[in-house]
Amino acid sequence: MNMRDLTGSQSSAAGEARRADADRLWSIAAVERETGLSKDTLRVWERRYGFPTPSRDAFGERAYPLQQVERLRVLKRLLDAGWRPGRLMKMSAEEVEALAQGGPASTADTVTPAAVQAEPLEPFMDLIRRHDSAGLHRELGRMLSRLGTFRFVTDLLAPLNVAVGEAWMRGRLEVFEEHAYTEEVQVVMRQAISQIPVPQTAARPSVLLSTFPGEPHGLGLLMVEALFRLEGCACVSLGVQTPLLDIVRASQAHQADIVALGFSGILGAQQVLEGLADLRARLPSAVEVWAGGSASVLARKPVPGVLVVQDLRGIAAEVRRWRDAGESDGLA
Amino acid sequence: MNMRDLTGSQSSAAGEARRADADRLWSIAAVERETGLSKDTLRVWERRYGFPTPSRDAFGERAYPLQQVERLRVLKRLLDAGWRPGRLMKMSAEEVEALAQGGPASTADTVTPAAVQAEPLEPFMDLIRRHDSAGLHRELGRMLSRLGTFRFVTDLLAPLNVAVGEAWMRGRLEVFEEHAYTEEVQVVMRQAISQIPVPQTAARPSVLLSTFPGEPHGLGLLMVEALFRLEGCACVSLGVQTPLLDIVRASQAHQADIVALGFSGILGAQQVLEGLADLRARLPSAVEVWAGGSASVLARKPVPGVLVVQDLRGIAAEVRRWRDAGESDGLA
DNA sequence: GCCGGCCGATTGTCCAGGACAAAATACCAG
DNA sequence: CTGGTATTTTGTCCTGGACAATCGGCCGGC
Repeated sequence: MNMRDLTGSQSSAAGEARRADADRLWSIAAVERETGLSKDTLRVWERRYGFPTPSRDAFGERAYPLQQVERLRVLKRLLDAGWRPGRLMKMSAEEVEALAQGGPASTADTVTPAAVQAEPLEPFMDLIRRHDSAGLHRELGRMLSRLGTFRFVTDLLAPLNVAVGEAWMRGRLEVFEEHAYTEEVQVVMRQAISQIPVPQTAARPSVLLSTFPGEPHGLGLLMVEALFRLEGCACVSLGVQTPLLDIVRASQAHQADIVALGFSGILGAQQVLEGLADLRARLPSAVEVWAGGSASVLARKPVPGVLVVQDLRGIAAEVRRWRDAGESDGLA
Repeated sequence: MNMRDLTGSQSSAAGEARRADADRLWSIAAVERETGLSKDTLRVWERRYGFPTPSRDAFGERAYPLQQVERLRVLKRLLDAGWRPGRLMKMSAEEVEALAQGGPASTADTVTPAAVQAEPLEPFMDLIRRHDSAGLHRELGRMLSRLGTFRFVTDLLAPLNVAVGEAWMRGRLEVFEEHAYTEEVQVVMRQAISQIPVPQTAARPSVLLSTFPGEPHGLGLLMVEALFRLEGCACVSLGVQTPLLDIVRASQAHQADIVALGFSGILGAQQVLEGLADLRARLPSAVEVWAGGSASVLARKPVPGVLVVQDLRGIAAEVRRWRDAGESDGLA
């Protein structure tokens, strides 16, 4: 690339253009979008901990410098990794930086899942880190062919998703790297699903898939859809973030036997439990509600009338259970 | 379906269970998620217009009955269709209902796009309304084969998306129906993209695709990706809702020549313009920023240094322009 | 007659500072 | 150690005020 004059068609001096780059200030709404921290949280942190310390614009509104936005991004990540703000705010910038670089996951439960490392993950993590989208696509496609859809999902993608999530929490992966990874996996998963022969008309059970508002993670949904289809179920996915009332209506419109929800751990515990209870109450009891994903609340607090599917491998058995129960009996 | 006892394992009387269904109250956060109206807006409406009128729970916090949540959903839709709250709030419930059912799009510009109705859309709208996902999938696949990817995107999907959006605004389509439609189109589009032969290594220009935070509509992105690939460009998509700073980093990591953003009209005018200007300032000027989609701001207010691609058909020409310019020259 | 700029009304977002529920942690008895 | 209770931490919700951004209508010039 040649070095063109950085000056845009607006500003006259190159110096100005460079200033505009770094010195541009962020509104509180922009910081909320960029960091995922709510406006309320940003304001209360300022009051309580003395950070962040935005300047004010001509109208008295908060104006955050880039440096603080980036620090807030780091803090948000550490928060998601199990740290608490009070502790982090007392630390020096260096200590936080050290944590951000590679510290352990605080008090978080770093569960090493079973002894069986199903498939080696490092080659894939490498491709992600090297931004080799094409290579990642190729290798995922190869593994799909080699393992078959079922084992591809259960033995490769499931642990790989965990590894990617953990790498992000440890600062080993950028947000955009995780986005690119998700996109590539999605492509391969859709291909895998399209290769599964469609069942006869009116196959049962018919499954409706989605996530709650605020839950943007749709990979799990695709993986589950594949497994359902492998069992010969009829699937309709609404994609991600469907309002509760619309999930109810969709389940009527599509005459769903099962409504399957995915949870990644982004949503708060109360939000998950209340949402599931609410959905449960609004659906006829003949329609089953299944919930799965990496959200730890699901394991801790069972919701009456909602089936929690901890292990992807358990789906086949549960579908069999549903069919044995005579196609219409609710959960015990 | 047999009529099982509605009683869950929690409540003891059937009557209670039925009450729990309809009488369950919604917190302000839940209403925000369900309707898309911000907490601030909900509170200020209550203050100004006397609607909604939530009761209070034991802690003095707002508790919205289902009926008001549903009315708020209708109001939000009418708002998106171009109505203003002050006018709507003065109307009786019946008048609003009449509008919601099938009124015209207020003062909104119902642009009948050109005279050429590229492909008949009604068959597809029918399939959507009848919740025939399988049929929709089949017919879309058929049209893809018949028209080829380019015409499928430009002549069918583009107008169909507009029609679906308009049908939603007029209350002819539910949110979940639009979700199901989007999902089905996505499947077909991914299939279409996977059929385009991948160019040689290091094809130029290399294009990075995404949307801003708050912009969840990803169909346009897929359509644009297909057109870029047809032109032999190297594409990397980050999916939807990537933070600004991550778009910048991704463009470095992937050595993007062009960053392409999609806008559906959900984001506010200022958010779009400021975001584009910001991104522009943070990217080296050798990297071009392209913006497209149905957001009307793009047409009204040009952002210096950002190429607005109004028509999908214009992409090919712009790629040619880029190549002719010697692979590295910025926008004039 | 139609387009473009100005002005007043409308409307969403921002602010302050207080309160408190929910979650996490510390403490303590068995 | 284990399980339950007290205490701290932390995010969300509250009120009521202010004002920037946007919209609609008005007017004047081409």
